[in-house]
Amino acid sequence: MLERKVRVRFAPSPTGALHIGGVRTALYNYLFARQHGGDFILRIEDTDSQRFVAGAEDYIINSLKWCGINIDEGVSVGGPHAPYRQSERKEIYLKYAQELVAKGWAYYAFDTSEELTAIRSEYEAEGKTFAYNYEIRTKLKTSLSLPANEVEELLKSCNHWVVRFKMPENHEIKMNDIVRGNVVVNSSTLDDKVLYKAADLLPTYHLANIVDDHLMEISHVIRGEEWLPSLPLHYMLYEALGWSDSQPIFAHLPLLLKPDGKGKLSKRDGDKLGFPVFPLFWTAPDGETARGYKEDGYLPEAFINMLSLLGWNPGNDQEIMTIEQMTELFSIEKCGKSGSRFDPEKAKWFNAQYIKAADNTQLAELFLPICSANGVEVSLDLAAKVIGLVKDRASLITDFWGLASYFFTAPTSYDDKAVAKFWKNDNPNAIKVIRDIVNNCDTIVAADCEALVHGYIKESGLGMGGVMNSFRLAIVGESKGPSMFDIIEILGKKETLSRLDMALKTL
RNA sequence: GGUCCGUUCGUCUAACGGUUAGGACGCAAGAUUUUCAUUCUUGUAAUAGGGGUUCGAUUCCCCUACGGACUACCA
Repeated sequence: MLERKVRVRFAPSPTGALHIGGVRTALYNYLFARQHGGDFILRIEDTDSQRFVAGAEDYIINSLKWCGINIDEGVSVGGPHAPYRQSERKEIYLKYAQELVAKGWAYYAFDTSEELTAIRSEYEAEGKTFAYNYEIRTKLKTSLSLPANEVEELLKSCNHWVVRFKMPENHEIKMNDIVRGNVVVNSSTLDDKVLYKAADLLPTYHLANIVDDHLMEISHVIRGEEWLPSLPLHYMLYEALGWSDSQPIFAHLPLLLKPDGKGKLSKRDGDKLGFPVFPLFWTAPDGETARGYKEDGYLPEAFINMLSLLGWNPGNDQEIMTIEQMTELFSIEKCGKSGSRFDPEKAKWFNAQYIKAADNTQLAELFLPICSANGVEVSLDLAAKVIGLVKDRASLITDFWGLASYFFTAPTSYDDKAVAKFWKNDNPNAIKVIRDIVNNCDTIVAADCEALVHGYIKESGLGMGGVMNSFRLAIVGESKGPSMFDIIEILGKKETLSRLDMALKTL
């Protein structure tokens, strides 16, 4: 048991974009697999034909790829247990459902959904809660209440029969979870879940999940806390199928909560919260769209780093970690038990740290498309130089344009407040002198130019702040940005003179 | 309503039953700076409440409160 090879799976259902909670679950599974030299498997749980959304599977795969979460086995890469899409495994499940019925662990039920909702509302009207369980299963149309020949008949004639698990009465189900510890539930509080439905010849999540985890030799199930209430059923299914000995070890992760504190983060939150909940931009089949971290200007490494710390931490004060370091330090035992509220501000801070540390040319590659979108074609070399000067001011890749557009296009207007504050007294005259200094240079070299200009300002007795800010105003259009001399070195003599002339003329 | 899970600064979190309850984000102040940032320094702020157990509880147990998940022929 201890020697079992680590095999974990991420098993989303393709009902839409993958939100950041799902990405975190995938990440933890991935880190755990890497750390133990195990396999990370992607299985698509598409047993609900009603909720299937076209494009969702590709979206999931692309998202994992962007995040640097590599799939060892599963949908999109294949493997020894193919297929990994449950809809393509549909013929596997029926025999297990039948086996459970034969062993007395399950039974056939013939109620229609309409009949059941009717009974439910009857119960509700009386203030009671309806549960399909040991008390009621012999009173409804099931293979437990009907004579054998009638059951045979119904199985042939009725196309909507289902197999339900026969949850035993008053049985203490003792479970163990790496995050939660020991949990005990009395089976009488549980209901008889549907395991298989004849209507579409597909199993429900519970059966498919247990069968596939068994067949795919999954060693650890790391999933969200929303599954904890069905863990007793899953334990019982392993027992009923005779697989308890090879049952995976479970870990239920706390949920990611909305920043406003109301409930768990969900796909439907889209970007209504003011920040993306999806890794990539998403376009639903109906045309609805939602923002993504990538398009909002996040670096995948920062995104993953930020997510990793929501519900886990290495136990020391280290916050900035590569995925390799996370792999080394990760442990499920150190995962918290309570839900984490996502903080968009801290996410930005992480990204700013990664931008500062990133290679200028790599950042420039991400910046070029943004320049094009703004109608400016820039060389990679120039973009990299500019980014080198402004990246300390950026939190997102998308900040670069606002921070650096003046390198590519001359200002068309000047910031009023800055004009009022600096473009007065002798400063405009000083700009004329600076213009001459620039004009006398063959090419602009930042350090040389700085020596000349600073020399002049000191000599003239004018204030450094006033002159330099007037200079900045003329070149940039407002009062912000890196060293003036670095800016004009990149701009070049001709452009610098033209901007000075323009400012002298218009201001 | 029922079942289960949880609760340390506003947020993410650390703390063999013994710490001035630590770090980070945010916020505030200061330093540096030609501007805006960056950077650095400092400050701000927490053990939900009540009972136990113990020489001693953030830590163990119980109750209450609050929060969350689940309660489908969805996953």
